[in-house]
Amino acid sequence: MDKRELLLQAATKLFVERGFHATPTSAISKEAGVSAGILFHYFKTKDDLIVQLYVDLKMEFTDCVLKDVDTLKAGISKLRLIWTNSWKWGLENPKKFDFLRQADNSTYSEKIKSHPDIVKKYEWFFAYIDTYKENRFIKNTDTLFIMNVMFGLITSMVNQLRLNPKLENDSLFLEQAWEMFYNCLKP
Amino acid sequence: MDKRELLLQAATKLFVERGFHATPTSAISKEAGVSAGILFHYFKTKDDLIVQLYVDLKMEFTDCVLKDVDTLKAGISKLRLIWTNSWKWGLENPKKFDFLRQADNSTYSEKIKSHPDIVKKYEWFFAYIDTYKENRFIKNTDTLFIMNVMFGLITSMVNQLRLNPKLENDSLFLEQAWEMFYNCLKP
DNA sequence: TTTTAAATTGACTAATCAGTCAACAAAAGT
DNA sequence: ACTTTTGTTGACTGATTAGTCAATTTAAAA
Repeated sequence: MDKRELLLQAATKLFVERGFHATPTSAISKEAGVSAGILFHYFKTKDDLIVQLYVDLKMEFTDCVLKDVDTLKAGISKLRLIWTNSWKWGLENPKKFDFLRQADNSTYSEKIKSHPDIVKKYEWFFAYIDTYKENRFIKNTDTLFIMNVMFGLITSMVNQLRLNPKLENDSLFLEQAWEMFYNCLKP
Repeated sequence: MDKRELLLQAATKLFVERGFHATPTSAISKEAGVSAGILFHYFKTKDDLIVQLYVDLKMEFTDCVLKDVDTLKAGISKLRLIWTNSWKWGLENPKKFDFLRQADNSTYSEKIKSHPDIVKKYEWFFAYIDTYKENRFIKNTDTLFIMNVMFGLITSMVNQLRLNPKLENDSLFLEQAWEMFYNCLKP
């Protein structure tokens, strides 16, 4: 298997379990089952590995969030699909989701803001939100604020479903949670 | 001045600026203007310092959040005061707020969950939310979920006001933001 | 004043860590 | 077959780090 991928997987696991501060590169290569030196073949520095992993996962998440969204006609159902896609990805990829949470709230969040791929994806997402605002599906307030609020609510949703997995099939709870999400955003 | 306090202040600043992983104890004592050894007089280990700082700040925040709340009669105005107190504290104490965000999303969040003071404060807050549910001021859903959602929305609010400080005095925006907060929680 | 306890220093150490490198292996190209 | 490039190893190193400690100062108690 691709050793770069093995390293990224191992890094995700260890960073979430122990934090950036307590995860030496030696532990990462050991967990990945590769030699210590190879890490620096694929990544210039430890920081470089973290940033690449961060960008990779952010792209994976946003890609998944927008999955099948274009198959639906414009409307609130699109927003609901984005909502569902988001928390489902969080449940299916707990380690990756936790890594993103940790990185988003660390000093690394600054370091990826100017990354071309990230900038592009965000512009795309911004345009999406803007059309929603124009169509009066959501509040006409700052786009970044809206995005922030959305991700915050989705994170709470993932936390809640993790603590109580049964709720994932509890349509009453799902309706209530969606109501909270949409009531918050609607004009 | 109290050297323990100096160390905690320096630690808050550096952890936010550089992260846990890139802040050696030597840098903390240097920033605090004290000798390297004294840190280990007040704190058993570096981890102990982080946990104590984390608990201290969490207590300070929750204390401030509930400030003057008891002077108001029961009702939505109480909830609004909690909301205002929260984001105002975040604006007035940016470093502390950022530390809490970072710590809440790191491995340290697990380490303080069983701390007696924290447990007590949370029980108090939980009881508060429960009475709100009983009085039909907010949705009747899991209390922890509600708390999570509240803090998430407050974090977004602080971010937004930081990027655009003028909004703090923009009553139109404040009403809109409060509307988002309350619409999300109301039954 | 004398004695005891607590605070503070900074040089020191043992351990750890990020990153290097020479050697070797595998794959790809010619 | 032969050459070149790329991937891989693991021992090694220089720098850094958390934490110690004997010595000194400051404060408190008797």
